[in-house]
Amino acid sequence: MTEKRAAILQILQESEGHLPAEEIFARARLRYPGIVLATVYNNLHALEEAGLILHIRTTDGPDFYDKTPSPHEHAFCTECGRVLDVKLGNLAEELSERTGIPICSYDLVLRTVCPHCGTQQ
Amino acid sequence: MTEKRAAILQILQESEGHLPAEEIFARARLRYPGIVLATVYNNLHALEEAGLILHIRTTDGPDFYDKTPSPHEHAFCTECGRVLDVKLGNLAEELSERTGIPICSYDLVLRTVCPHCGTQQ
DNA sequence: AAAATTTTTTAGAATTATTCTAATTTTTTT
DNA sequence: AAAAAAATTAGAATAATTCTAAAAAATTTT
Repeated sequence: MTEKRAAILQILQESEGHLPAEEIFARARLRYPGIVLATVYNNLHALEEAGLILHIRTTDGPDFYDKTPSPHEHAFCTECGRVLDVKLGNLAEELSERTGIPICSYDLVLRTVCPHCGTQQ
Repeated sequence: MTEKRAAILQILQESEGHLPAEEIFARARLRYPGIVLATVYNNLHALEEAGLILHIRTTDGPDFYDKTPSPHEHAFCTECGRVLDVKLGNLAEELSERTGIPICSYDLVLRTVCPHCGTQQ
């Protein structure tokens, strides 16, 4: 584990939990002003490969990287952009039954109004 | 409805059902060699707005446009790239119950091995 | 420890998908 | 036909990510 790779992991682990690559890059630059975005992507891929972080793809914006490596879903607050972790278990089998075709994998992008935003109404 | 907008709708309606913008562009160019990609996007947005087609976002590739305008899910074949329509109904309420937070909307990207590819094994 | 090999990092170009802008053309309304 | 609105074009701009090739750093082998 190189110094920069460890730093990128640490940035994520000390974060709220979910950051896009650009934000990780911004935070990494505070410690390594010369670091380049490609290095961030390289290391995020390596960390993902190693099972230390999760790579979350969305349908409407940049990917997020998640410090919690065990599979779970994400709900994006439509008001403030916060990302909430959500437990649903693996739905592949259930989705296979309900659709009638074999579902190998899936991505579920949830949208919510988070408690912080919802209670302010 | 302008001539080009009608042509774009027709391309989609005469297709297998789901096409990415680039493919619609390619087919539109056969009839209108000077047409430009921005015109295709403009018209797809207008047709979507009018409720005549569906705009499908994915987590790992270009968006698709769907000739069937009533909401449904899509399963992408990991072998051949085909897109299958899938009926699941609106899961928002069920997902709200199961997650414990209000789910306003969601995108579900399913991956399958379609019958054509699966039976060849 | 020196040499060789592998991995990482950098810089910047390339790619992909989409949107935006501003000028022009076409269509519709008056 | 004139005026107003909408659509189209060309091309630049943007956003996110990947790729490439060279340089630097780290690791392994001798």
